[in-house]
Amino acid sequence: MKAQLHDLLAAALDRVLADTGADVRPAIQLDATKDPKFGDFQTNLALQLAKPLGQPPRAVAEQLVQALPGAGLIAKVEVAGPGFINFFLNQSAFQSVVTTVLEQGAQYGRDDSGSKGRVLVEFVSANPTGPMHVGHGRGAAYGDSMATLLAATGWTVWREYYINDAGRQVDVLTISVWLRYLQAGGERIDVPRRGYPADYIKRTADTLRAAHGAAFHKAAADVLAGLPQDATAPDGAGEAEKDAAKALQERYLDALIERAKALLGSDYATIQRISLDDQLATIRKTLADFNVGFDQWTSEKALVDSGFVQKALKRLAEQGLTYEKDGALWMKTESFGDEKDRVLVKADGAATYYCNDLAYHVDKLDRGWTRLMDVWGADHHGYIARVRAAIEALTGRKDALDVQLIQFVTLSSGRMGKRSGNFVTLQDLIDEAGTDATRFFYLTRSHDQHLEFDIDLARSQTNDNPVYYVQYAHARICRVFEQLREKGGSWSPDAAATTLHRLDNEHEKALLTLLTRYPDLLQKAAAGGTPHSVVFFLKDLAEALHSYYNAQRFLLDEDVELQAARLALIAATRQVIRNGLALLGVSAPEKM
RNA sequence: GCCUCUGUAGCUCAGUGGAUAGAGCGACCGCCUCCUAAGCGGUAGGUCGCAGGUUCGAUUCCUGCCAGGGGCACCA
Repeated sequence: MKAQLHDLLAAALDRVLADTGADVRPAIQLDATKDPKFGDFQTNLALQLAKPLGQPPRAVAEQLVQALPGAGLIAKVEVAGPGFINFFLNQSAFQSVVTTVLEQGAQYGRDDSGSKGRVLVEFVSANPTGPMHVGHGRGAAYGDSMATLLAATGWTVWREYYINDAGRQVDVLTISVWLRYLQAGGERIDVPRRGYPADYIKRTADTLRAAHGAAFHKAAADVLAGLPQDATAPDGAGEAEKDAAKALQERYLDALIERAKALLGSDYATIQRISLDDQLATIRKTLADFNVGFDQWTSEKALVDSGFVQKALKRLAEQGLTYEKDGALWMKTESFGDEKDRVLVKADGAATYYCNDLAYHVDKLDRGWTRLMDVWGADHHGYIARVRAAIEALTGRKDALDVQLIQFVTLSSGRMGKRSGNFVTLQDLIDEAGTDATRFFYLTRSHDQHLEFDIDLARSQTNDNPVYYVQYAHARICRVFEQLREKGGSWSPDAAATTLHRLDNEHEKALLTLLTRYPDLLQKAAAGGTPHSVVFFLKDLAEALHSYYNAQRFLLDEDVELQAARLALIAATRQVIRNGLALLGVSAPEKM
């Protein structure tokens, strides 16, 4: 519809330019109007042309209108305000969208061709050292909906979770679980201050005991023999003192890890594997409850063990992009736009997280994914340049990486204000508020906006909760059709197709307009990485439906033709609500 | 100091190079003998952080400033 109008306007522009001999060619901007009194579409073309043509904008507008080719699409054209041209289209152009929606059903607005390209969306990738928190939830909701949106707009999509099961954090997890296990076995031994103290570690320790009994038991005295005390900073300590204490605590933790490895031998790996598996099982359950699925879970450890990381390092070295300094191996990321060079292998011989991650990104490209969308927390912002640098160095495809940063989530609770102190897991949130409300709520804000998550609002099972507003519109439509059946009435889309000219009041017009905009909305949301615009669209659509519902009746025994037309309209509306909610991973219940 | 996100109604937030800047919540007034009132209609509420610049036109783009979040590791 818009493309058709665009062509007509372009023809008019050609004629006016030919008549005046002007040597300009402004891009045509044709926009949907905000207010119906300005018609359906507007253009500012005359305002742009006024200066180069040396004529008042309204005069230019009149010329353009005169030059417009005749077409059945346009009902009326007006020159308005300072020189806008407003187009009023024939209603039939809008009415026909109902037929289109009903014919295409779940496909309406979608492009499942997969022909735009291959994109791998990596998201969540929460460390397997504890349960997912509310921040991860936002990334999960965003990443999953973005992947769905991309798949619905012509992309071939792969969803991936990168498991950070290598590195020191895994040892910290292992030691934390083991010490809890020893505590449960009656040993008097404290969890180190820089370890993971939370209750979920205790549960993992219980899992360990359930599987292996007392097999890993050691006496506290043997564990601690010869180790220093876990340091503390005194009350009122300055920054320097705190930092010093922190460093000592880290060293104590390292010493404990070494001791555990020495005492346990091959059992250490068993404890580690069980600890990781247990944490990962918790994460998988939460994601399943959250209606988020992945095509692949990639293990960092497996990537290292396969030798792929070493191969990547070798490739970098061969290109002369690495060097040694202070006992560490560095990469020349600065020459690729990073602010400084980065360490790949630490002086102690361990690879950095960056080193493995670099290899992982190359692996993703090697597997044939030409676009990599990474969904990260905003705190990783400084990390983008070095990953991009590595990708450019090893593949030359510096534009392949598309990072979406998700701003932070703060929790609040109604009028109680912030509760920053509490650790609230995503699982808690889902259990209390439900998946639909939680996912919807996460996506009611632009991802580059800080999100204040009002727990009480998401939890409220009644009026205030925005997800119900949309779901209720869907349920109401379902109920109308149920009533129709109860009354013994019938309705079919085919028969309704010839009645659509009866849709002419303002409520119907508003719904028709929204339905026509849906496909374009999906394209924009996918291209701009803005799934929240789908949420706002659905709220608008639900609002139009509720308003219509209160103003008009749909079951009209006295006017069969009008009834058929209205039922067709709300059936199409129901379809688009369903399609939109599906993109967000939210259900469309038939009853509430 | 540098990088980055943000500043819009009492609160939480949409939005746009255009005509009178919107929604939800909160406040106030109405609407169920009738398809679900988890709804609808209406009223009140704004120097779009501040100051310059570009433009026919700036809340939107540019620059500077002010304020807040996040980041600037041989952590992950």
